[in-house]
Amino acid sequence: MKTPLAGHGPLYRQVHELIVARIVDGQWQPGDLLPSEFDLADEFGVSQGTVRKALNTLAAENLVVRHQGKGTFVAAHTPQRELFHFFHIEGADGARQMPVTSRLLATTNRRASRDEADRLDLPANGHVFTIERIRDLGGRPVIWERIVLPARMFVGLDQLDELPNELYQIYEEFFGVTIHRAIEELRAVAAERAEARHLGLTAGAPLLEVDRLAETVDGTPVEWRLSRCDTRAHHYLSEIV
Amino acid sequence: MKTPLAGHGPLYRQVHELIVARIVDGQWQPGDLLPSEFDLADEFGVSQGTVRKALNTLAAENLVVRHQGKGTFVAAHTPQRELFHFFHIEGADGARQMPVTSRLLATTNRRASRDEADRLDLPANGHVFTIERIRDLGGRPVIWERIVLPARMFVGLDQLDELPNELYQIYEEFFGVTIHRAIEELRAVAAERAEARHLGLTAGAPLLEVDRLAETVDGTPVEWRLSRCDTRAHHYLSEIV
DNA sequence: TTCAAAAAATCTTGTATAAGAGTTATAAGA
DNA sequence: TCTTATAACTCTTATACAAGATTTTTTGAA
Repeated sequence: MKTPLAGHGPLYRQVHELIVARIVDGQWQPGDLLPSEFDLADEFGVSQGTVRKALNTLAAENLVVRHQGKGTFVAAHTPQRELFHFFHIEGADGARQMPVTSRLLATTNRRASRDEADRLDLPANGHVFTIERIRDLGGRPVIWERIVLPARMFVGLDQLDELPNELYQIYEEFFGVTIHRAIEELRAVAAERAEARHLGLTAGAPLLEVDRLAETVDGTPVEWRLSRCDTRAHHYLSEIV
Repeated sequence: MKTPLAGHGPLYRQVHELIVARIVDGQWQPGDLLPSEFDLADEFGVSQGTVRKALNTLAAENLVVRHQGKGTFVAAHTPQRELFHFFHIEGADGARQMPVTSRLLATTNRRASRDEADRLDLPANGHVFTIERIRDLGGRPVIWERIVLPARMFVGLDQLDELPNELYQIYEEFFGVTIHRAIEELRAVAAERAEARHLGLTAGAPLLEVDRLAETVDGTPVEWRLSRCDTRAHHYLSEIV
């Protein structure tokens, strides 16, 4: 099936954007095998090298995964990848292999607050699901977090029996929502009484607050996650190259 | 001049490593113009495309900067680049264009503490220069920081009349020390009396501590920078893709 | 004859070469 | 100042081979 390119700019960019569009509009799902370079080149009427350049760019952006001999797959979330890629808290010795478990405190299904609507680009009467839980690292409570999700994109989430520790695979498989990028703002705040109690601290103790907004490929904000972390024995790692 | 490749693995990787080695051992200095793709291909006895792949990888690693029509240059620090790339504190409205200025509190030239020697891989009797200062953002004190540098790599630093706000260009131009990568560990801590006073806070107020170790291309740790930031009106930004 | 294992063939990405055209940047000359 | 020439990267195409994975075919044993 031929799909001649009709856009502007370098061909490899047009191929890149066309592939992104197919991923975004659901024609290719996470984990799907894309056609081979040769087949895509034939379909788009460009050289194999041009397709390869587009695919290599997509791979650099973590939108696809390429395996020699197997093919090119739309990137998909796994719990391991989420922990490795999206979780930046580690122990004092750089340990990132400690068990991360979660204890659910509460869930709600309610109208969004003004802040929530603002952060998630919801209409004023929009609904959200919220999840409040404690994350234990190596068996100890380290993080209190509240996750806010647009209800219309996660229909049925409140009826799931169990929520796993890592949620991004669930968003993807059950709701077709794939997290692609997260912006985090970090601050030091004083612990409030409720979270202090959960984390074994006194009110007023310093906590590292991580305010995350997670987006899909097309930039739609789909998760607001506020985490408050006890950094007595852990820290947030950031690498700048 | 011909320099046939003599290593193992893909040719583009060998070219990459040979170029890195020349940068590390000072044959090519920050800001230097590298030979053209065509000339390098001739020197190493590989195709231009192979050189290109190596250079593109180097560019992706921020070791070189490529300009069409001009050439490929060894990356060099500027104050603007340091602020843009290595400085992650921004205002509540996402502002990163606010003036960043510094007020020097103290400098020392002394024997390294055990922690300092450990962090900077110094011998037990190694000497360090330290710089303690306050950084003002938009005219307000926001960050207290202490910078620890191995004295043997920064001979004469303590005799400079003025230290600019951004130091990495100075490290590079005066001492031949180029910062390539920084690892930062972030924690929330309670303000101690001295830094609280400088930042206009009360002792015990939560501060965001950024513990940075900066390294050169070959992995040598050359700067330990401990910053304590008032995050009432600012935050540390981190993006995950 | 059937089934399982091994070998061969095929597919697909990764590496490499070669060449040409286009675009951008700069310097020199009119 | 404008135009032209030169330098150098960027984009594109084509081709070939290596390496890894999967599928198909062949062979041998039960």
